[in-house]
Amino acid sequence: MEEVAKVAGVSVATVSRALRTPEAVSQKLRTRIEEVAQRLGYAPNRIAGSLAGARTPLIGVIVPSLTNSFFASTLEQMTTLFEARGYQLMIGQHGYDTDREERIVAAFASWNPSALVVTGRNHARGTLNTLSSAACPVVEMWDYGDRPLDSGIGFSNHGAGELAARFFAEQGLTRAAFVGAILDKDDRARARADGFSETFRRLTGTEPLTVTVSSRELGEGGAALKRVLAQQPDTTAIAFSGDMLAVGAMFEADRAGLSIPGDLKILGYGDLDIARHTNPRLTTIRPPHNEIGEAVVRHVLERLDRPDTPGINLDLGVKLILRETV
Amino acid sequence: MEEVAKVAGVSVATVSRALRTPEAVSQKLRTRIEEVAQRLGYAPNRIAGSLAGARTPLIGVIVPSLTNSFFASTLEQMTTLFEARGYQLMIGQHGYDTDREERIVAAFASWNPSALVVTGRNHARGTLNTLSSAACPVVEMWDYGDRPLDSGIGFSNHGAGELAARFFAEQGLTRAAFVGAILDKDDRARARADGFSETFRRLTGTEPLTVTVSSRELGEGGAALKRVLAQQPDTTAIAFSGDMLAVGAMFEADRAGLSIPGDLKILGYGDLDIARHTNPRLTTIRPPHNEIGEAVVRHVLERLDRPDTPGINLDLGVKLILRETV
DNA sequence: GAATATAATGTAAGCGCTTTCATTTTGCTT
DNA sequence: AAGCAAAATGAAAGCGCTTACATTATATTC
Repeated sequence: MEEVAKVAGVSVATVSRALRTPEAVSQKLRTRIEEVAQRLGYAPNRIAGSLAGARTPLIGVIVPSLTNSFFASTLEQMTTLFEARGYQLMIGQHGYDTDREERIVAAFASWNPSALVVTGRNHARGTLNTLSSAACPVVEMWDYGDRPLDSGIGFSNHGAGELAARFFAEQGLTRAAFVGAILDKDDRARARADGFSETFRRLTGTEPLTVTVSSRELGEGGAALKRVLAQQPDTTAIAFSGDMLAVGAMFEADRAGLSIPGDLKILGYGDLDIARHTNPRLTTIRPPHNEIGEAVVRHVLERLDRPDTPGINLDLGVKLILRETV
Repeated sequence: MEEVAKVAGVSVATVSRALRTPEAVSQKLRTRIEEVAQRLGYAPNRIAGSLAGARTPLIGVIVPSLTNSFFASTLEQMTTLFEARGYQLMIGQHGYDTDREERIVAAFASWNPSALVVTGRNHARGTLNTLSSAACPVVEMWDYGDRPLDSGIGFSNHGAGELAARFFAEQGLTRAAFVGAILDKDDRARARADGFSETFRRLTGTEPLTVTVSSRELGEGGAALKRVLAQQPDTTAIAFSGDMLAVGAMFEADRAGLSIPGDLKILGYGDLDIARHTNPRLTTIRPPHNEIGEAVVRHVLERLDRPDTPGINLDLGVKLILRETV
């Protein structure tokens, strides 16, 4: 920057202004400086800029997994939206490990970002500390509950489970099962499972079978179907905590000669693209993943533009997408 | 840090050393300083640290898309591996837009990261400039070719296309088609398409049909199948540039009453989890996605540990996974 | 115990910007 | 043309650390 200033015959302060706040510099100098910077291939050092300016154009976002397509799409959307406003996403991934989350949050906070976005409401002590003493907006996404740390934008997973159970109950289905993946680690899947069981029991007076599998992938869905049928042969409906599991079960049902929805009804969760294309098409519960990304960006931007904006707590709800498997 | 120093009764330099290079400080002071820092909840400011130290623990990685499961899994793997060594990934996503890539690369470079990892070999002029003047290792991943900018780790997509064509030709299949998504933007898919067409023509003397669809999603696979059959009704084999397209086509074939592989042979690309579970199971070409992530991390770490390590250019190759659709 | 080597600590100079405040220039008014 | 407000520019003080170098304490040798 010093060099640009020298060549352009101005002070570094003016160069900084010309680049940072062009409207504060005369037209003539602005163009001259820009031209020189261009010619010299000057690239500002953002680290120095951030140290001096006490703010970075960074937004830390922490998700459990990058390969989970919900988070991936939320992330992709947020990246694009924030980028348009000059912010850059700093993405972290902890694999459902709260200790790892704690370390990542601490690391992110030390870059003092413009905002911090984390997934879920359940965090380690240290994470809570770091987050609540962070000098920036903090939003907890993908979950709804009372009293967010600062802002919360998501939906009730427990509610999604209830919806599934109520739907089954209304159809007069009494022999049901819930299949969930890594319920011990994924709090959201756990909440859906609990919501389902509690509601189904309350509404039908019968206890649903719950089976847990070790991953969200297709193969486990097929395996789960076998286990459900082994443990409760007269099962007529299964709710899955993920569409991929449901699709895996459909493939398995196909192999086993079971007809869907005739012999067995299947309800997914996620409304992945594939749900619209299976034979028959998969009935599923749709979480508001696009809405979450948008709402997070909108809220963070608002907070950044007008720092006195208060935090919010949003429940974006889920939708039942009726197709052909129930 | 000043406060920690005051409370511990030492200079800030000592505090810095105690935290950064503990072995350079006496046992007694080290524990005292650590204890004070802990008690005061001191969190170092990484921005200041990086400015002073002239290097950041950041590794910039730029991919076309976060929702593409190959990149997502490479990214997830790299995150974990680098994290273990104290590096943090800075992830960028440009949606196959070279101008956007250029901006992101410039933005990333201005944080002067420890390394920069980009996807592919085809970049805008400005990207090339920034990358070649970057003061850190640069690796181009997911593609193979001669003369990488610095290091290259990937495989030949053209070769993957050739493999598919050769496989079809060996089976005596002469009426074939290639279905690719966004061939105008995705250079890797384009290379596979070209590799397929050239090789198929050379080997069988007949021109394969090529159809382009607008996304990598299932629905487009089904649509593509209809188009192929409309344009070339006697088609006996189709190679897809992605497994999801192939699965979409299988669903459509099912609806149309076509038997696979009897009436039509289908070859995917990607070896996604789903390929192992369809009925029949999908024959596909497997890119070395895990190997890429590992190799990139290993190489970058090596370069960082021993700065005189030269760049490399690795072709990790693809594998044909024989299953039941061809 | 003096002399010397070695380890531990402190001092202070930046790292490359941004921003406040002071100064100069410009554009209007009368 | 003088006078003033407003706009444009420059000087300089940091931002919170790291690290080269100087200094002091400690260990080792004879």
